[in-house]
Amino acid sequence: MVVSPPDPARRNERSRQAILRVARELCVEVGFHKLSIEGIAARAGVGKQTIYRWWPSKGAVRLEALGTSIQLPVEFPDSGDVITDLRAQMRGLVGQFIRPDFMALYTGLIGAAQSDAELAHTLFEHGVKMRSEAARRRLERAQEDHQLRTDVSLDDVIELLYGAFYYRLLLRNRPPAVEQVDAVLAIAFEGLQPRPVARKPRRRSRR
Amino acid sequence: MVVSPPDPARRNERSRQAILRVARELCVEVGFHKLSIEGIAARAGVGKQTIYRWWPSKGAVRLEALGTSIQLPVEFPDSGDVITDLRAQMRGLVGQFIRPDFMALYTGLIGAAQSDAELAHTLFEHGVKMRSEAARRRLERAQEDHQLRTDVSLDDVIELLYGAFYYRLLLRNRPPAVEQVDAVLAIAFEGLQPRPVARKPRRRSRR
Amino acid sequence: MVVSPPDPARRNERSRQAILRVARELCVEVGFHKLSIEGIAARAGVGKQTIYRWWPSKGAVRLEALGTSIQLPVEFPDSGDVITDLRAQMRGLVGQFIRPDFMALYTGLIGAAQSDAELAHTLFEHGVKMRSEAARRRLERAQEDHQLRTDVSLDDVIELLYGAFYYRLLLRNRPPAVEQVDAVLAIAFEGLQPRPVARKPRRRSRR
Amino acid sequence: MVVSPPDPARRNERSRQAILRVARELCVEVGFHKLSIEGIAARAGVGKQTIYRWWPSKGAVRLEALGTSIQLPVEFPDSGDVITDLRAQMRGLVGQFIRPDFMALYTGLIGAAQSDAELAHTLFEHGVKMRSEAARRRLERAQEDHQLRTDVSLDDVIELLYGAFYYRLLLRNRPPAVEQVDAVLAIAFEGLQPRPVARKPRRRSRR
DNA sequence: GGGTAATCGAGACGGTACGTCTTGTCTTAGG
DNA sequence: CCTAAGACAAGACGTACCGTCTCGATTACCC
Repeated sequence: MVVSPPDPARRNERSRQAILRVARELCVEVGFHKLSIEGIAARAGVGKQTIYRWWPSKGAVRLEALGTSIQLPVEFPDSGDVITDLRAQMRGLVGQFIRPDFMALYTGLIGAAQSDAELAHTLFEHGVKMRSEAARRRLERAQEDHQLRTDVSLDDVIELLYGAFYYRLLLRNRPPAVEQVDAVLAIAFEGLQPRPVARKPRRRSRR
Repeated sequence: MVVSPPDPARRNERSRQAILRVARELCVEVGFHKLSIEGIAARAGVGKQTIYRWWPSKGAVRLEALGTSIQLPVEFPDSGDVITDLRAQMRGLVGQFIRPDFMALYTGLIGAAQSDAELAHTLFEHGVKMRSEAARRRLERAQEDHQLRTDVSLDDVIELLYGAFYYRLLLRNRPPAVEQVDAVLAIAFEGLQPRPVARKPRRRSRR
Repeated sequence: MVVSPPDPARRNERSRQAILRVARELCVEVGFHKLSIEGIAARAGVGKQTIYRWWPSKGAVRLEALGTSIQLPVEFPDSGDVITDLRAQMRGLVGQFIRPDFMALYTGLIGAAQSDAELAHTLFEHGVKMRSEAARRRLERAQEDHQLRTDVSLDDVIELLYGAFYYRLLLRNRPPAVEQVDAVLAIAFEGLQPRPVARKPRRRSRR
Repeated sequence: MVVSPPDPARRNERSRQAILRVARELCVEVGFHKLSIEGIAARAGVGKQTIYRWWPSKGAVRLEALGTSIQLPVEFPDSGDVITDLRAQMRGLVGQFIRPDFMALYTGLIGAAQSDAELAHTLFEHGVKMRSEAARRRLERAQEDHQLRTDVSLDDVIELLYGAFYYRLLLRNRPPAVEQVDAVLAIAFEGLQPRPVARKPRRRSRR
């Protein structure tokens, strides 16, 4: 028994748009984790089967629905100074993070992705990868320009730079803030070691 | 009408232990998001009411259940060298992160916390705060010992250092790895700026 | 292992009274079939065990509770005329039957007895038997007085006379009514055969 | 907000049959009062919602389930002699009453009806009314044929004639028996007054 | 009158069933 | 053949009671 996949050409665009629109609306109204296929179908005037036919999982609907409203900055400016450019891009990113509606939706998605491998994959592919690749390209140019050490893995660098924002966003110790951008860049570029003076390790006499 | 809370003195410790143990087992067997009160009660030989009596929500059961199995390193060694100590502690942390069972449970909890404010709060208070405060204390000593810049916010430092691991853990681009510890420390302490040579900014003509 | 039965001498009369009183109250307030041991104990300020200690089943509590409020006429008048006496007694009985509270309680009890053999037995022994034996005694005297055929089983007679009221009470085609008493007695004593005229059976051709 | 009732045309007949069949089976196996929606759904391989969708209450399921197995005689023979016909019909009825399985189900239903007004109504409409109307028609013909007094209410007669069987059935003093039919008819048609001899009321001095 | 044993109120316990909700599949009509 | 509609099997939800059990705290009897 072969199950033929649905033919995309026959897809009803009206239904598709209605589904995505309603998903976004309900996400705001009832909260991300209470979003149900049932509710979307009912409000959108669409059969549940129509949703199941075109999206592989609930997470996928939500991802696409919200993907259409998530517009994170992707491209980097290139002023010639990598720190300036990173600062600009990160401020844009954090500026999104701190919008309450965005924060709710984005953390909800990442949360759901923790128990939905496919959603996690799609979320990363469509929501994070582009930005991290853009960052990578910018950092490579910075290395060429001798604005960045060449003995570090750029992936490690990206994770370090952006991890701090996700830490706050997801662990909720305190919300991300635009000022964090400067702190992160200051630490990451200048390093944590005491700057000017010679450092004399203290004598420890423990215990 | 006042509803009196149950009297903890009358609590059946056998049941409590069984519930937490079974919750941990099922979390590994069927996955975090499929954990059900029903399933726990059945396997633990316990009435559902006994669970509802002592825990306010499903998240709370899961949190406590898993809290008992999450044994992340808290205290820092203090060898006199802050980098050495951070490396040791972080390796312990990442060593836990990469255990498949731990990863499943921990990411599941953090995921659930994204749509459960109380769970998020408890999770942070009991699961993250102690470690970040221990880190803070170690970093303060490092500042006293002139091993660390004093012009940075230690909270920012902690978020930067640990954020990288959470980034990988939760965004799932690639799993955390022990080697990441050295990379993070190398970047964070030495800084990203090119080390020895003079840097001559390139002339950009683009755009 | 011998389980000694509870010692009635030590029974707390206050509790007993409270239980029965509350059972009666709740029966009126929430209805017979929603009466719960839990509810009685709570309202009466009594431990559930105290109820279970002294009554073998839920039906038994209800029976005793309601037995205290069911006061059907037992003894027969004896005016010398059996029909007069039956009429008086039956009117008293039906007068109870049509009281809404009594009807609710009594039909509830009989209903519950249909799936509780012990309750059925106790209900009959305490609630019906006395009256049917009193009726039997009156009917025996009527036979001695030549007011009643002697070639009939008095048990059959009693069932016939009272069955009509229970029919209405339990099948609920229409509620029992005092006028029914006269109709029943008229039919039962005079018989259904046409009275004065000779009867000539019709010639049937049907079927 | 209008809740549209389910559309009977879409009903799954397989499920309906399975539910009714299993209800009948379980009623015999575990007893009427232990019949549970949960148990029926499980054994019938049916979702509980499917039961709740089509039947308004537990009593309704039981009623329909058992209605399919209750086949009491309805139509009366008409031999020309009303007593003969009543005897035949009543013997058929009592013959059912004394079947243990029927007795269990029927008394269970009537018992449940005592605390479920709707069930009581349906039970009477579907289970009793037809027979009493058939009886009424036969009795009307008997009046036309001068085999029955015309100065009595036929409803009263029916209640009297059948009440005796329900009395035994529900009050459980003793089970109904076929011999009861003859006794009832003898009493009801011939009357309770002493037959041949003149009756001389005794002189009572009491009161 | 003091000791002791049973009863008391309270309520936690393991369970069963309730009636509701949601999930993902299946079925039916209509276009 | 896709669509809207919605019935279906499955099963978790949180609640209500069941009847048993364990607590201290009276309470009533016996010494």
